[in-house]
Amino acid sequence: MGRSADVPRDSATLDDSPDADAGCHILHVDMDAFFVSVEIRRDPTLAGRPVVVGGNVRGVVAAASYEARRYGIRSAMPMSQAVRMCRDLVVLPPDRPSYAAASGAVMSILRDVTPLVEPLSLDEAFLDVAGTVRRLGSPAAIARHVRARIAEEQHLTCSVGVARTKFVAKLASARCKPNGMLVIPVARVREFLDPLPVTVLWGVGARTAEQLHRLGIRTVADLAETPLPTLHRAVGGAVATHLSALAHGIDERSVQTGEQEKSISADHTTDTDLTDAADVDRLLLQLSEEVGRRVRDRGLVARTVGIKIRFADFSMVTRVRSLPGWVDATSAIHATARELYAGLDLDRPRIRLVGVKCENLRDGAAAPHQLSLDLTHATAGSVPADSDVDPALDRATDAVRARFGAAALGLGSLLPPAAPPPRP
DNA sequence: TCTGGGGTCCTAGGACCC
DNA sequence: TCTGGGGTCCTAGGACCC
Repeated sequence: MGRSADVPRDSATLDDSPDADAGCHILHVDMDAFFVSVEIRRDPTLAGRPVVVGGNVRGVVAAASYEARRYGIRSAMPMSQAVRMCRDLVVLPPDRPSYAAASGAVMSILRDVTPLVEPLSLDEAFLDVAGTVRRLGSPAAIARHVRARIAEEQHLTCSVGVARTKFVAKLASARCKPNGMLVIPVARVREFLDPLPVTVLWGVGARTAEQLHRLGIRTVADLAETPLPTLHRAVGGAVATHLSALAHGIDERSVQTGEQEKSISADHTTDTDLTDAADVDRLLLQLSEEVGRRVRDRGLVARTVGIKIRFADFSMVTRVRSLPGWVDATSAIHATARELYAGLDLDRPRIRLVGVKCENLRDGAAAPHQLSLDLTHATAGSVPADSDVDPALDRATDAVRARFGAAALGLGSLLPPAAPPPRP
């Protein structure tokens, strides 16, 4: 990849002793500039150039190559700003299916090492290797093994943090990027954490950082010395307890495999603001199709449907409704979504984002009673069985989309409505 | 500078039941 | 006539993460 000159260290610990990784059974594997790296693997002529993957006119940067980062370009930066910062920037549209496929290949390598893999997103995962040490060697050796296999088989680089706890492993991987490895020995956790700014802690975003700075808390050491009641008043109970524990190096969370998702949603920011209710409704239908298909793909049903509307001034409203029965049909999701939208009773709105969400999910096989069509108002206890029409229609559209891609039907619904039939 | 899309979790208030 | 406390569910909004 010609990147070796940038790599500060391929393997390092805070400690030179051979058993520095004793007890460090958590690995955090984090792919380097993942979306961009997948694009460069597909088109090697992009290597060494400033490249970002990101959305459309009103999009933000989803991933930036290290060359692009030299210009100050970062993830989540508005695309318009990124383009201004680097005239030669290569901007690629996101190709989620490719990233998902690459992610699946990487996760399968990780699962070869241990079944205790917890993916956090497409490009990172925790591993618990406590039970793997006898087979593959010390945690540091396992980390080297993982990095080598991903490099050889997937031609992608990653960074690995090795520690006793999840959050320290995650901080470690962040501090050896790109293409590095860092072990934090158990006895030296506090020494590693103390000088770090509080903003690196999981759960400290812009707002919480502001509250902490107001108290004069800037480093993890400052945080560790702050009495819990003081913290509680500043940031609320749950966050205070969580942060105080982390600052002391305590994190009891174990690696969780196979968690079922709690919600499935889709939203879309339009290139120009929507002002016409019919346009909003077409988008609600498209998003309902998308969400419904993903709910059905997983064999789930939902009891709660919600919408999200973001206005031109960036203010946002959400509405959810819990239904008397379980749904997975596009028609039922859309009917609920459009009623929630109508209930907002907006006067001449300017809308930039529309979202649809299903939550309260459960296994469809365990929930025989499903609502469909416009029966979402039926009272509990008189829930009708599936109509014959909806499942057949959904199966047909799901099949077309599976074969020809999501755009085959989804975008069609955003086109102007078809002309009415010539005769009644 | 002008702010994506996918999620998780927390808080707070109100309804409702016992 | 006025007033309990606990538990659960629902809803809206917001912080946060990648």
